[in-house]
Amino acid sequence: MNRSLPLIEEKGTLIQDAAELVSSYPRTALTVDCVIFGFEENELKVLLIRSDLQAYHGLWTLLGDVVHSNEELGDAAYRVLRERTGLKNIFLEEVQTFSTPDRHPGGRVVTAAYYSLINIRHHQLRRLDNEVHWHNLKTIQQMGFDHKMILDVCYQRLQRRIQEHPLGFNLLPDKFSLRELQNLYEAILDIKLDRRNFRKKFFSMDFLIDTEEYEVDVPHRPGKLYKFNFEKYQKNQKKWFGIDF
Amino acid sequence: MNRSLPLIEEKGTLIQDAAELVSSYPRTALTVDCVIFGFEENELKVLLIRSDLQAYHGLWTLLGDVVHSNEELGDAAYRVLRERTGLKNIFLEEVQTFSTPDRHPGGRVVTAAYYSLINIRHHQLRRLDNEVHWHNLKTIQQMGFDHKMILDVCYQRLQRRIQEHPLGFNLLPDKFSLRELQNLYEAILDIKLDRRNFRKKFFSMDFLIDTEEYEVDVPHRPGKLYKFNFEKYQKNQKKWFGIDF
DNA sequence: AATCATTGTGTAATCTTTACACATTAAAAA
DNA sequence: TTTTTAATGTGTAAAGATTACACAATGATT
Repeated sequence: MNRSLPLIEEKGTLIQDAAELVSSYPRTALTVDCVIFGFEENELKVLLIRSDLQAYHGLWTLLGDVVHSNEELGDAAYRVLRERTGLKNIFLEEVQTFSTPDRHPGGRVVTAAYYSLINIRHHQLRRLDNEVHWHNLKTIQQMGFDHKMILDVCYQRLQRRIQEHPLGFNLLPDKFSLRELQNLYEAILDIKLDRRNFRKKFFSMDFLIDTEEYEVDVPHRPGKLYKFNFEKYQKNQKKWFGIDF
Repeated sequence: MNRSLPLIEEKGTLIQDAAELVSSYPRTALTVDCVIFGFEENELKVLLIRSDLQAYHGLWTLLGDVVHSNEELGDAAYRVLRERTGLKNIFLEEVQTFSTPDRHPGGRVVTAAYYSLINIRHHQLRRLDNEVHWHNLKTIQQMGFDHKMILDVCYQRLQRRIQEHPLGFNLLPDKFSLRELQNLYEAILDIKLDRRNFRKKFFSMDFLIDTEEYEVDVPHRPGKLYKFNFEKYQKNQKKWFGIDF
């Protein structure tokens, strides 16, 4: 960061003291908001909380918090996730900032949006959180603040990412059938996929571990259950998916 | 944004006044930093300024500024670009935030990183900016603050983006030969490309306008000059590159 | 025992990507 | 003026990836 133009005035009074410089900067309220995705009953779901602001009475909003003065934004987002879902080590990606000056009725609040993918069955709502619920993504209309826009942008990011990286496994139970996997991809991408080609593709990636177990309590021929080979994925991700990640 | 857990204490004193709520948030110094890429002499270059902080005396840093209280982060980044290069309507993309608590020696400063692609010939350095220079990306070693990391992350983003979107044209003059275009891609991706396949690919995309003109002052057979069909790209980008952008 | 719903499987056609060589052109040198 | 040089401009065959598509096998239900 360097100060704005014009520089010439600064030349005479070159600020030697970094602390003095920083203390002269305008200060902004800074938050993170998390789009927490889950998958259940063949529907992509999002965890939302009822707004605690009168201005948005009754509207649902993303889970978020102010950023503490000694933590990174990503850590703040992890903290929100941990506090709200009890889960650790979950997939989390920063998407972008939202900073229109009037986006919060109480004044200037800049937020950084993250999305995460969790296994909805591992998540236990805390008793205190009776204002927190899962919502079917497709039925969400209006939200508080600019959160519908944040949700839309994060969902688009997920749609793009999942076509290049096998992120979907984060949303599934430990063991899953290929039909469940396909249902997940069809729900996220909102398209129909060819069953045979879908299976061929995932088998050829070689990330699936055959558990030798089968579905139970299904009213038809049960499918085989697989696990996702996270270790192999982490080792091979460069080979499969390019430079970073 | 909703307040952090535990919620139960808040229940009793439910904050009705959004302004009062926001005024209770911690406040952070917020900046933007721009990785401004240019292309000249077959090298990918970055516009840098000498740090004005004693702590980083002599080190080069990205161009940035504090975010004003009434502007969006993207607008702040555009403002930096406009002030530093005199250019408008240039490609700019937010990459991610950088917020380690000690990244600035003067105290907590959170920054959002952007990268932009400009035609280096259109850019006129202002007379006052004698501390601003273009640097060959490959030779940049050390930088002030965490700017080397920001630069690396933005460069990786560019490398990925340019494989899916024809962003490279933003770096080239209005009229260019296919050899220049290929040199640009080879410089950005840091790989060698097959000349025939490269040409085939770009012709098949159908974004090139044949100007019927040829290079001059080259010590060999001159190549044809083309323009990029920005309008056609903007109309067809969904068809070619998927959902958003 | 018959029916139902879903699983599991292979191949041919199309499209995309890659590898690769030689004639043409204008400038520069002889 | 001729020769040399250094690049441009062009096509095809092979390999790989993607798509379209149908039927037998299985276990649960009736």
